[in-house]
Amino acid sequence: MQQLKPVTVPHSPATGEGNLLIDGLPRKERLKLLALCDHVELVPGAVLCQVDEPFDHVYFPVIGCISLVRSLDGRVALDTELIGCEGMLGVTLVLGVPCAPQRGRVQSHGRALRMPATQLQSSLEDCPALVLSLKRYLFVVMVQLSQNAGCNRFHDVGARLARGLLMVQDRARSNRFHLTHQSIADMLGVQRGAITLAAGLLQRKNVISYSRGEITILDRGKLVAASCECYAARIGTYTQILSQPGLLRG
Amino acid sequence: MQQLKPVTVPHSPATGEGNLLIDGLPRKERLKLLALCDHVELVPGAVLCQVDEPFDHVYFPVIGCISLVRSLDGRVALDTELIGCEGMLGVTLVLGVPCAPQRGRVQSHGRALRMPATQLQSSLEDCPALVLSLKRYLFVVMVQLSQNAGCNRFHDVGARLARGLLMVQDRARSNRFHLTHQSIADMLGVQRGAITLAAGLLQRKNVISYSRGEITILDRGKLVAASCECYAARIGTYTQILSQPGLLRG
DNA sequence: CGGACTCTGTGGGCTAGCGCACGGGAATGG
DNA sequence: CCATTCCCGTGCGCTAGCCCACAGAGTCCG
Repeated sequence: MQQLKPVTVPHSPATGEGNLLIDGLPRKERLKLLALCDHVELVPGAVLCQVDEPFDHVYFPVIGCISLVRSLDGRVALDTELIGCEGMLGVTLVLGVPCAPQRGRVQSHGRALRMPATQLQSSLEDCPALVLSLKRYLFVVMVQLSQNAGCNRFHDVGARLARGLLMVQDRARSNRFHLTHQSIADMLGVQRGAITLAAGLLQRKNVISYSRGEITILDRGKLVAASCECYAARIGTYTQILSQPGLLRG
Repeated sequence: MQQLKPVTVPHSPATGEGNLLIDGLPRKERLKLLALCDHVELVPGAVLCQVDEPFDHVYFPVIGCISLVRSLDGRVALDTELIGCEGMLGVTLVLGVPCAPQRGRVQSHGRALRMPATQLQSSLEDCPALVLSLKRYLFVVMVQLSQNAGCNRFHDVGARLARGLLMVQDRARSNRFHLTHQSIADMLGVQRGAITLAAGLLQRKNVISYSRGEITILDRGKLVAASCECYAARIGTYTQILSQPGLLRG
């Protein structure tokens, strides 16, 4: 588990903190939680939780993203979920299990609100709106885990690359971010060479451009067209579950 | 959604009903829930819930199993989770979302306790032990979803076939069960021909035998040896989370 | 007893992606 | 300024598994 540098951030009460789970809470609960948080910088490669070990902190990303990594046979690995400003690392604490189901690793540089896990656990007892939000988010995560499983099985590298780039872009909140071919390959569970090939194709079509890990999305529309249905499906799931309280029951 | 025939079953208070989630409850809650259940036969192919549609019933399998199926592009499909006597179909109701995250389809013949979804929802409010169990089980499901994703990505058909057979055998509670090459192929998301090949190999080694869908496990030890680490990992997750209350907090 | 259907065996062409290895250019740091 | 490290391009042999098609054998039913 890595130490992350605290950062100071200008408070902006009008636009919110930048994490949707936090910003969606009623004012009273939100302020209570924020008092327990500090801001930290997300440094790519930093490991924030280890599988089967208790969380020491939970993280609400604002910019950038964290991957949940499943490793097999001690060697190969695969990202099963990408956590950004729409979610959090440590949501499974709402299930009462203190241990992390997977390794959590910072994928793309940014910033997050951090809270000690014990504080979150006690907050769950007197923040009903928080519990409600986390449960909804957990449902979304479950849907996406299985969506991801299918995508990894059936869709080719090109389409999955496009989907991955879109997902990182959304969470970076910028059309420019840092991500090497190797880290994308680890995300998708493929060879680095396969990414070089597929990314080169996108570059030649002027969809993206990159140099030494600095990726710029030039034409988001084309990227969506190149991606598999899974990207659109993910967006659909978010909007359906997280923004229609009528569908849900506490 | 299919109509399943009710069946009558000799009540056996000593050994329990046969579903671990139910049997693990304190007597009072258990009896209360059982009063809301009836027994139904699980008929292979029956669809018990549709993605994005509300559950009408939840199912606690006793014998046999139910698959959670993720279909993509309207054509191909993949099983992401296998539900047997260790779990239930509809556990996501504990998250307050009434809709099913995936299609639920009976995979192997058997029997289940069935309860109307609305009854479960109201039971959650005054059965704390039930909520605790379901949350733990949900955690296990999440771990396995990601384990499965990795397995489908990296392990070859032979190993996954062996894992799948072991999982079905455990839930069938018998070393003999019905499962055609085609349905195994759908489970693993591969071609039928690939299963015929891999299963033929196992048959020639006297690990299994089968004829027209009737599969018999001859040598469970060899089957475990042929399977990938994922089978052992699954068992490990179950025992770790579901049988060590000390690890957990409500 | 014959027809329809289901399940399994087989085979052959084909392609995506693996595994590995090498080289070159860009940054970084002493 | 040089050495090292990181990142990207490329190439090539290889294999697993896809896709499609057909045939035989068991089963069920009229």
